[in-house]
Order: sequence, then C-alpha cells, then structure tokens
Amino acid sequence: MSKLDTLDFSVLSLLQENGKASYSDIARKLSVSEGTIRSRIGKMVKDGVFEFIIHVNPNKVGLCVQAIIGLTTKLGRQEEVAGWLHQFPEVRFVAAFSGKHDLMLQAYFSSNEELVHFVNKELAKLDGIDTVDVSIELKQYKDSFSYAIPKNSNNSISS
Amino acid sequence: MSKLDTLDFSVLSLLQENGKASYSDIARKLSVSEGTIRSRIGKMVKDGVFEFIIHVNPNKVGLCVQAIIGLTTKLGRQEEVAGWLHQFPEVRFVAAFSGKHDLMLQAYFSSNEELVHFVNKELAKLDGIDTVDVSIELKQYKDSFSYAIPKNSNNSISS
DNA sequence: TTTGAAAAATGCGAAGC
DNA sequence: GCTTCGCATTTTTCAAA
Repeated sequence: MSKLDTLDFSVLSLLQENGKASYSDIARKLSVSEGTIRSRIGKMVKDGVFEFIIHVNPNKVGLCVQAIIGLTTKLGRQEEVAGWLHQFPEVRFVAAFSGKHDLMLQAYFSSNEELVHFVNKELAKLDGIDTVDVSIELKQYKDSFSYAIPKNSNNSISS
Repeated sequence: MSKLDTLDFSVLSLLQENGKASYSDIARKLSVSEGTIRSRIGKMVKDGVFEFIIHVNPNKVGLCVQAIIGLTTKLGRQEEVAGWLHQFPEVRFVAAFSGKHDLMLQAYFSSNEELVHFVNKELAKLDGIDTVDVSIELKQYKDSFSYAIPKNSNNSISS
C-alpha cells in the first residue's frame, strides 16, 4: 500500500468528473499510455482507494422517505447495535460518533409507515438502545460524491 | 418520464453489484440484446434515475476527519444558509430536516484543525445560524450505495 | 512501471422487424 | 421497443525497454 502520486490524483479527479471515462480518454488527457492508466486504476481499486459504483436517486425508485436517526446505546453495547443495524438494507450509513449520539445512521424508506415500523418494531427489539432521535429529510440541497481531495496530503493511511 | 419496469430494476440490481459491468455482460445475464441494455441505461441516466460515479474512500486520500453537523437557523433563513453551505467542497451532503436540527450536513476534513476552522471561522460568518452541533465520526460501520430498491413501487415520481 | 502492438471484446449507429 | 449487423473504439494480454 503505497502513497498516491500526482498522476493518481489526476486520474481520480477526471473520474470524479465522469465515472464512465475510458482508460483511453484519461490517457489522452494526461498524455500517458492507456496501459499506465489501467494499471494505476487497477492498483487503486485493489487498494480500496475508490470503487466504480452507480448512485441511484432514491426518489426515482420510490424511496421517498429519508431519515437520519441518532441513537444512544447502553454502555458497552455500541458495536453490537451497530452490527445489527448494518444488516438492514434500508440502512445506508452507520457510524459511531462523538457528540450527542453514540451512533448515527441514514436510512431510506418507501413510506412513512415503513419508517415507523423500522423505529417502533425493529429498533425496539434491541435492548442495547437507550434513546432514538429521528430526523426526517424535508429537502435535499447537496449530495455530492466529488468531494475535494487534498492533493498534498500524506496518503499512506489505511482505511 | 415513465415508470421503470422489471427489466430496468434488474439492470439496476446488476449495476449495484458491479458499477463497471458492460452492456454485453448485463445483456447476457438478462437474456436480452446488448442494444436493449444500452437504450435502457441511456434512458435511465437521462431521466436522472442513476449515474455512474466513483466512490473515493476519504481515509485513503487524507480526509481523516469526518463530521455530521446539525444546525438550527433563524426563521426564514434556512435556504440562504443551505445555499451557502452548498458551496464548500468539504461539505458532501446538506439537507433540511424535521427534528432537532433544521439543517444537517456531512463534511470531510483532512485534520481537526480544518474542522475547527470550518466551524469557528466559516460557519461563524453566517449570522443566519443559531446553534451548531458537531458530531465527529469515530468508527464507520456501513457506507453502502446498494440500498434496497422496492421492485413493486410506483416509479412515476420525479426527483 | 511504462510502453507498444496484436487479438479479443465491447460500444455505437442504423436499419428492419 | 427490441434485435441484428457492420464498423469504430476500447480493453486485454504480453513482450520488451
């Protein structure tokens, strides 16, 4: 697992603009051979630097209710609760946090009923949970995946 | 803008497994022609159902500090604040919510100093903001983009 | 590691069903 | 709207610098 160099960052930048850019395209823009781009991308993907994915617009597939849920958990049971939450397909994101809530999660539902069911039936099953704070998304302003990449950073950091 | 049918959902499902699957691959797996897959994908992308992107692992590019920040805003100034936040490359996600915070945002920084600067200098400039609640991510358990797609939903919904 | 060239596979546009 | 059919482009492999 080595550091990323300038070329790697240029590749990332072009791929952030267009996730479907071809190796050849990128190679032409960066004035290197297609094989170089392919090997750089292959290495980065293998090392977990990035992955090729599709981002589905939840609203377009009927997931109209989006929520961020903050939890406090009983001492020593956070991992257990997080592991349980991990398994729900409705749950897109779970992490432990400092601050008011031990755990926060982001989840998508197709209706308010499903959200209520998730909170009152599924979460209620877990007695490691102390409190639940549900925030329902009213209007989205930004949901970007092309965040700023610090080009001068030390990138020998692992996941 | 028409509904998605079973074939569209199957395509989405395969692309969620592998964002780099070729038209031909998908066509073979679903027993239709490559041209059909190509036109379905083209239509869905045009309609904003999904997009091809790369997902960069923030930790691998030096963005080691991840935060969720909850804000309360002065009455009537939420849009203005959200619009301002939108412009920061550090800010990945912003949305208005019901619940304790009017706005919540997710942001990535390369150091605690940068987070502190963002909160104390940048956010402080906005007098539309009343309160700020910063939660720092300690451990991530899930960050998925292959969320469950309800196959039986009514999908004439727009963004 | 990067490059170049040949072979295989994929993507693309157009025509016909 | 789906398929087939050429042709352009891309991807893949591999040998060599």
